[in-house]
Amino acid sequence: MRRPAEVTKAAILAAARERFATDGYEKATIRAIAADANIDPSMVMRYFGNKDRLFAAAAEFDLDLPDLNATPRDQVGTALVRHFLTRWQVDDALQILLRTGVTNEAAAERTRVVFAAQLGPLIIHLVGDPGQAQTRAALVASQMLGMALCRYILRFPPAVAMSDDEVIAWLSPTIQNYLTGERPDPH
Amino acid sequence: MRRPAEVTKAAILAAARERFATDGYEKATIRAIAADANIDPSMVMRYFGNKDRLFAAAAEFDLDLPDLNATPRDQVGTALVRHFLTRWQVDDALQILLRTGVTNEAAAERTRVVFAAQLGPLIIHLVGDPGQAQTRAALVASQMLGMALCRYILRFPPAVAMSDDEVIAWLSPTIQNYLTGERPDPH
DNA sequence: GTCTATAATTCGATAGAC
DNA sequence: GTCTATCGAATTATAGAC
Repeated sequence: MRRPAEVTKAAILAAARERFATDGYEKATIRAIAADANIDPSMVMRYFGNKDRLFAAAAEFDLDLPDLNATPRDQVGTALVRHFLTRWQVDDALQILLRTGVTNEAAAERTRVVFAAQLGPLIIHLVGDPGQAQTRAALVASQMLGMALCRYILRFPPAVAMSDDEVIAWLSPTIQNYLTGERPDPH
Repeated sequence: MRRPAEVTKAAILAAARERFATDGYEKATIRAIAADANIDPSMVMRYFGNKDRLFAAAAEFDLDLPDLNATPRDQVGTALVRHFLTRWQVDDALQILLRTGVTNEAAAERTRVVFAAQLGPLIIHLVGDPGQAQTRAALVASQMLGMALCRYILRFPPAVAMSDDEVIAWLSPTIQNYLTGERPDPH
């Protein structure tokens, strides 16, 4: 049966995202992806060349972060935590970046770029100093990715048991501090 | 050349830990581990049966957490952050748990057990209520593992650039709050 | 666009000689 | 204890017919 290239390509990408999200880079095989998309494995090669380029195409993400300038300064923490929490459930973006970035260098680089390009600039407006902003972005990323890791990847029972509101209540002050808190002096 | 079983076994375990730490579960092949240990791959099978059991033997960890009862209550945050930071540099334990737990279910289970058995009880003494303690332990784990992830695994430039003292200065108040802070009410 | 066939590797695991 | 040889399965990737 003959399908237009766009349809087949989209089906492959959708299947690839699912596999990368649940299996990580190594275990997500081209054969399994092709089977999920109901096409021949050779079609994947035809459209994307090799596995690396398939991943590159499947891991093009927009975190779609909210405009923190539009929210009151004392509520940016809550806003960002809430966004990341819902973001996790909207699609597989964060799950893919986490599962693949841990064992594959190209995927790690992709994760670095996504966060640096999208989270960094968001915070510059809040802080002013660009150098400070990058540090604060890393702190925010560490807490948000860490919670995602414990809750959705490693599935720590107490982290899974927490309600979304509980997570928001606990993490918001932390993120708020990383975003707008006074810079602590190390000694 | 004939070596005592204990020596060979120890060499295999050391090589296995290194490989699991840097490559994750799937990419850490028995052949590569054997090569690192300068022995034949079949020896690995002889001593450990299969790859699963090799991992189980290599991932038996003691986080060696400090006794928080011996430290002033307002300094437990700093103490724990400092411990995790040095812990990361002492050996490959945390790196193994992170790199393998993300893509391998048995490894994830191991990570859950290690944290539940060693971090949980530590916090019970601080909180009293066991249910609360598990939640707080998960929060602590989320921030500590998240920072380790960004700094050592994904290697976010700003996270790598931070000094140990900077990390301690930023994370200590967060961990202190997760350990001893008032429980926020979600709404 | 779709598929078969297959090359070239690589992996975990086994059998058995010494 | 140590090694060779090898099996069976799975992988990425290519060539080419239709």
